[in-house]
Amino acid sequence: MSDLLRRLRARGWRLTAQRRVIAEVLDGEHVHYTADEVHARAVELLPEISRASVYNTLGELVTLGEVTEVNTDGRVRRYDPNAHEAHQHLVCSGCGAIRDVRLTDDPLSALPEGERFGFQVAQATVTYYGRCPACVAANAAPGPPVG
Amino acid sequence: MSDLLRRLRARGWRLTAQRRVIAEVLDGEHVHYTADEVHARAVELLPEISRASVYNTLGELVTLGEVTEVNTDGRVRRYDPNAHEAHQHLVCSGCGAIRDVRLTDDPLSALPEGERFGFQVAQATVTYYGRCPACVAANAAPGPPVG
DNA sequence: TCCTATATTGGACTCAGTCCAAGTCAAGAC
DNA sequence: GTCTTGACTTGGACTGAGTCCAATATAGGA
Ligand SMILES: [Mn+2]
Ligand SMILES: [Mn+2]
Ligand SMILES: [Zn+2]
Ligand SMILES: [Zn+2]
Repeated sequence: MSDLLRRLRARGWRLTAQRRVIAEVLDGEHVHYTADEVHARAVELLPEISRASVYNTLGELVTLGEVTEVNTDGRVRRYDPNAHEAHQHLVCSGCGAIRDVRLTDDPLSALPEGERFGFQVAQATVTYYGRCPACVAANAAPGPPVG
Repeated sequence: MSDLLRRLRARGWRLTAQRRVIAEVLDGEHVHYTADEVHARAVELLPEISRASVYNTLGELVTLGEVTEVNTDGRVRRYDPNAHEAHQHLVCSGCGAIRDVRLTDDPLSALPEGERFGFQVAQATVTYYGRCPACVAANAAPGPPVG
């Protein structure tokens, strides 16, 4: 059983076939699937699993902090199982490819006190946009940007 | 006539009543409206303006670089007329309030060469999340996060 | 094995955004 | 000022991600 399933059981989750399958789909590293991509892969393992269960489970995993929601294109939400290691994302504006990146400095330290306006600042997300080697080579047309 | 309208005319745009009204709505500083908010405000000035025209015009302004699309909640796109001054955003996770912030260092410099994976990195967006003074005082329930 | 709170399901629904064919009109030509 | 025309606008249909719900199924403790 995966670490994730073990932690969920410790939290009192019922280990249903649907949840096992979703955990298995999310098991890879550096994976950033949309809910429908998770569903498509889950269906291969458990044909009768519903979209609603995928949305339910992903939402619960986000609430528990086991999965992070990321949105790199301003359109679709993606689900990142690499939630226990702080990291940021590098996105290809040609093909949409996403890479995890680690920064040298905590991005919070780049926000001066005078720019905090009394907020209790808790978190920062940084997304880098550029062209991946394949898209630079292919000189592909840029896709929709959106930060 | 606003600077924006002058620039649009120089680019060969027809200055229709709809475009004038949208430019007027976007005229304020530090404004981050959704398309439907722009439409609601535009209707006050020109009751017959359509949603389609608002979407068309906002899309064109984004293409021209006169307006920046931002998405701070993973749901709705917002339109930022402050496109000529590089800045980042500070978002209240309680009430959704958005503030412009300026950083001391270019965020691109925080991404080490070894973390670029051959990408031609062109741009970075940074979003800070926290509680605004009003929400800290009210101890309001946190809204949906999403980076 | 039984019980039931918890989980799953299909389908209806919402809401942001896109698309389109038909009608309108800004602005240059005269 | 009028004409002309291609750019612009419009309502409404459509898409696709995400939410909601009442009916059904089941995990797991008793
Ligand atoms: Mn990631
Ligand atoms: Mn802004
Ligand atoms: Zn690429
Ligand atoms: Zn607030």
